[in-house]
Parts: sequence; C-alpha cells; structure tokens
Amino acid sequence: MFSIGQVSTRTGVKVPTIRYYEQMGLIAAEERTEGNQRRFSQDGLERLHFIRHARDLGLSIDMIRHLLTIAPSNHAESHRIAAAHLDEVRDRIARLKRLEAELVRIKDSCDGKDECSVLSAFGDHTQCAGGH
Amino acid sequence: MFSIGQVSTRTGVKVPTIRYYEQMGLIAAEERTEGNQRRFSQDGLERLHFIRHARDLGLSIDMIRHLLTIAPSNHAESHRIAAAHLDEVRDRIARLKRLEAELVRIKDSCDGKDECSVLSAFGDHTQCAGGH
DNA sequence: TCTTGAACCTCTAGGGACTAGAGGGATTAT
DNA sequence: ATAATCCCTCTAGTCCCTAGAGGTTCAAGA
Repeated sequence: MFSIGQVSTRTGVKVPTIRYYEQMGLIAAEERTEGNQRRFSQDGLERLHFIRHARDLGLSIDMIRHLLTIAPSNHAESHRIAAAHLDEVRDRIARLKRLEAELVRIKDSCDGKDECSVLSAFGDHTQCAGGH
Repeated sequence: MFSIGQVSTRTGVKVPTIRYYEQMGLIAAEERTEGNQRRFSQDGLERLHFIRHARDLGLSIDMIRHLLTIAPSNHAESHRIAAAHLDEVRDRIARLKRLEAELVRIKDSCDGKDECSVLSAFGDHTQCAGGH
C-alpha cells in the first residue's frame, strides 16, 4: 500500500492533483488508515498512471472518465475516442505550424534593423495563411 | 464611431470578450453615448484587431498588455517577445508531434481487430518517445 | 517511550481567458 | 408609438488545476 506522496513520486502526479482527481471521480483510495490518510494499492497506482498518460496526450477529464467507466467493455468506443482525439491533435499541429510561419515572418521582418515593425506585423492580417 | 456590436462583427471578437478586454485594461471605449453605450473609434478598432491577432498567435493577455504599453517605444523588447514566443510554439509543435505518433500507435494497435487494447496502450509508457 | 519534523488531512479561494445568464435600459426602424 | 434589437452591469460558471490556512497523523531517531 502506498501513501499519496509515494503515489505522487511514482506517477509524477502532484499530491493536490491526485486529490482533485479523486474529487472528480477518476480514482478512489482503496483504504484509509485509522488516522484518515489515503492508502493506494498497485491497481490504484496503475490507474493513476493511465490517467497521467491520457492527460499528457491531451484527453479531457471527461474523456478519461468515459474511457475508464464505459470503454473497458467496449473497444469500439475506446477506438472511436482515440481516433477522434488524433484528428484534433492533427488539426492543432496544422494550426501551430501556420502560427510558427507567421512568427518567423514577424521576427524576420525586424531582424538586424535599427527600426522594426513587430507591432504592425502583429496587427497585419493580410499575410496570414489561414483565415481567422 | 462604432457600437460594440459593429466592432465585434468587424474584428471577430465577441461582444462579451470585448468587455472583458476592457476590464483587463487592454482597450477602452473612447466615448459613451448619453445612454452609457460604448462608442469606438477607428483606432480602437485597430487596437482590437491587433489584440485578436496576437491572441490567435497564442500570446497571453499579459504579454499583449506588455506589448501595448511598453513595446511601442522599444523595438528590441517587442522583438524579444516575438522570438521567445516562437521558441514556445516550436516546442509545442514538437510535443504535439510526439503525441500524434503515439496516438497513431494506439489506434493502429487495435485497427481491424475484434479485440483491442486502447486502454492498455494508454497506460503503457514504455513506448513514449519523450519522457514525461 | 517520547519527541520532532515531515507528510498528511479538509476546506476555501485563486488563476487564465473567457462564456452564459439575469434583469433591465437604449436605440433604431417602421 | 411601439416593437425589435441592441446594449448595459453584475454575478456565476467553465476547465484543470494550484496555493494557502489551520490542524492531525505518521515514522524515525534519541
């Protein structure tokens, strides 16, 4: 059995965040000591690992709850969630790349000059690749 | 002079968001009508365009306030902000790409099978490219 | 066994960037 | 004049935590 601090160091999830996840219904400490401190089993630790990983991958708490409660018995649904999220991520990458290109343009427009136009570049939409 | 609604349609910034920006000290309506409604000048409109663009580019409200107050007279500072932000964006792109690769792995690991392992894939860190 | 100090507990509030709703007043077009 | 639309302020909610206050429990050393 692990204390919340041990779980925290093993999973990399901060202590208050673990308590927050409990509050949100993602996890629950299997036991409490006489003095009301949480004790987690190996299973609880792995569940938290899963949550951590899924959060790193950008899934929302709701999505994760969904995966944890509905999906274990339903691969099609799990698959759908993963695929939908992949689409989202690809979209975000595309948008960030446009953003990168524009920042380069803004930065370069003023490199090596005494006078630059970062401000007007920020205000100028005409060269934007994508429409806002 | 433009009403808040006209400014909203021209800039694409929603009405409550414009009021929020005012509250945050990014903009201020130049005038008010007898009946206390905001009226914006062309300048105000352009300032909001700038803010909209900078927000699209991912700059925080604080950064934008900084740009609007300190930077106009200080190109070096503006340049620094743009360059620092570019670094951030590149970092985000790199992380998202790792994420994308992993989502593909997770999805493919279960494509076309009757039984899949999305859940265990989410829980499995061993194949992560980057360390969490 | 006692004591110290680290770790734990609950509860409330804050943060960032909005968004939504209530309850009302102003403006504009017919 | 009246209806429709727009606008006002204020409060509270969203998401995912993070920080702090004020107090209790645990583990290890003397």
